Amino acid sequence: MPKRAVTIKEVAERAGLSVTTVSLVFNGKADNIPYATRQKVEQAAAELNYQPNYTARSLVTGKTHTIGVIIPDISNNFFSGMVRHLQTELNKHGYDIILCNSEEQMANDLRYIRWLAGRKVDGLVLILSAESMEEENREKITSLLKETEIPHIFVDRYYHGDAPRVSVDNEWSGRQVAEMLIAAGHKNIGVITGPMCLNSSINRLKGVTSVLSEHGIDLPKENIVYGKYNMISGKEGAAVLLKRNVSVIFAFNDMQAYGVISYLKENGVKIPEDVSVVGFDDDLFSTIVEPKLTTVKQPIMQLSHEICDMILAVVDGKEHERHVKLATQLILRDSVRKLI
Amino acid sequence: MPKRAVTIKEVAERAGLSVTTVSLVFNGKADNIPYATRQKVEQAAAELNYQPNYTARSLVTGKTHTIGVIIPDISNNFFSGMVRHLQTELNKHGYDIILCNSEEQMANDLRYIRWLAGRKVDGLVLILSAESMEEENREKITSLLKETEIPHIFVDRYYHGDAPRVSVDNEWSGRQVAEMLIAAGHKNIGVITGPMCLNSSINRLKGVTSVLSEHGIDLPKENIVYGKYNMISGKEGAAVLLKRNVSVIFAFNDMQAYGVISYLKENGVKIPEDVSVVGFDDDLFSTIVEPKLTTVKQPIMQLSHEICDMILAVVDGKEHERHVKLATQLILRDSVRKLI
DNA sequence: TTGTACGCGTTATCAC
DNA sequence: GTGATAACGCGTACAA
Repeated sequence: MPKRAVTIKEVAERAGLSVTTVSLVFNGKADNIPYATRQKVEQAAAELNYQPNYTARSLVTGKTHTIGVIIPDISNNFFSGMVRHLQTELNKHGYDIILCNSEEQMANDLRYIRWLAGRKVDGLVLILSAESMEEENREKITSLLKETEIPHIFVDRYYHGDAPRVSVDNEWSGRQVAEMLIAAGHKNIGVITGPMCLNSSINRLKGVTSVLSEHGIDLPKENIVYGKYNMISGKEGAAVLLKRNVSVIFAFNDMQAYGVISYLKENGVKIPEDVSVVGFDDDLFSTIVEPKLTTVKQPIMQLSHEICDMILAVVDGKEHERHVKLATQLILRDSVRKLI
Repeated sequence: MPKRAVTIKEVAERAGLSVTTVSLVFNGKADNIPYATRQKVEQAAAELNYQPNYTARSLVTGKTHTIGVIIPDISNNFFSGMVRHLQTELNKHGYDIILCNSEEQMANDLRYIRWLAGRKVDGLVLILSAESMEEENREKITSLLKETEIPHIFVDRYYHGDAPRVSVDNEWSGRQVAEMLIAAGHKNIGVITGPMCLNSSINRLKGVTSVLSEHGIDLPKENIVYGKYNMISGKEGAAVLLKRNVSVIFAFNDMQAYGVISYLKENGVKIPEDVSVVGFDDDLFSTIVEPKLTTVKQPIMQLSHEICDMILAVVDGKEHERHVKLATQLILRDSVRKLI
């Protein structure tokens, strides 16, 4: 904090008015104040270069106009893209964000929730660690959230229940991919999931299996590799699935898909001639990798927009949809071979 | 803000003590307070689930323990990696960060600096837009900074002068690349720069030209393409340099390099057989792209560490190095051909 | 239309 | 060792 900030009192003195009047002008409640007076205030403020002290203001209004954002890791492209647009949108509404990276650890989630409660943030946007999303840990998180009483919404990852949330329609997305694959003649399909405590993995898988069974196609357990959302997992999954002679590998995120591609190339497997690959996210690099990756595009801007709307509604105690589920877009590129 | 927060007053009543005593205990100034009393306080606080109100505390202490971070765009991997570690480090010291994306626009830089001044952040970490770094705009930024009196440091991009800053040794890095290239027998070298108002571009180029002239090698003006740090620029640069028959293209960041690679492949130019490529940053994808990209690794964790140290020193008014310049690391992979 | 007085939750100063 | 009391800067009834 600068040592000597200009206070509203000084502005008032300079303008030859009371603090009340000046305050009213600054808060847009100057309907009953003559134009001349208002101008005096503006001028005095400009001359002194007055900046209202938000800390003091927050203390009396009880609002900090700050949203806490807890995410696993901002260096993940999906999260950083989201945070970027969210920050810009929230700023338009006069809010700013305090960013916290949990590094996928529940201990950090808990720590940051408490921390942000002390910071008196008006609301919380939560993408908690996979660890926190495990059913056995649910109680720890929800009870803390209830205790702190901070309005909050879940994004992308959520618990079953009524809590407000914004996500993508993962089951539908899984269905889209499966249908495209079947239409292309694929029957022996391999899947690499993310952590199965995340609804993204659960529902993408559900979508895939539904469609397959609707078409009378079997998805043997051995064709499902349970992994994590990273490259290593993609490589490991590819190693397993290659032995299963699958004609296509559906990785549940693009990082995994890159791992798959690397592994296949290293082992002389041609894509898509020998094995096809599908990803999820539509990361920037998916247009650069060879072959260009067929994947599912997450509507990041729209997500950010919905998150912004919802958290503000929750903070203001307004009516709002409790569960927003957004459509994704299947992006057809060059990594899937048509067998028929 | 939760409607009814537990105040220190209630804790004091519960413990049968004065507010002063309770406050002393919470602030670690309880040297002269008997253990029994301290325990009473702790217990009362625990029972009531007391959380100190930072807003109120800030008002009287004049410190918010918050650092404002202004960057062009968090969805850029270099910035997001930096912010991630910076946030984690600062948190260890009891600070949090307010994140602002300027979207590479000076108007936003100015707006956010004012904004954060009102938020009374203790310090500012600045990676300003390229626009703000242009010499003609320098005055606008620096005068505002002086006016607000917020302690601040520049990161990666800076003005000439005394202001505290953390960056990488770009000239030295440029030299490393040029020497490696010459050792590999390259003589007709093409370069794609970033915005020439950024020291990163200026100094990388300076490093390259120095080494070349030391070796009596010419770098014709036509072999230098002035671009931006993105993929499009890489493609455009590649188109130009291809006509110059260069044996290698040194792109000043990895995104450009990806653009170069795309363009070359699209035009049937083999890498590195026909043309070699070098990047800068060591983005994650550089190990996945084909061929694997030879590039210069930015020491992101170390950068974050230095930024953390410096901003805290500046905030506390402590002695510190004014200009920290970190070494980079040349990562040799598969995109450069040895001609000799 | 404008001014007075009080409270927001804390910490800091000075008595006791 | 502990406890009143006064700030910190601002918003807002209430009074004038």
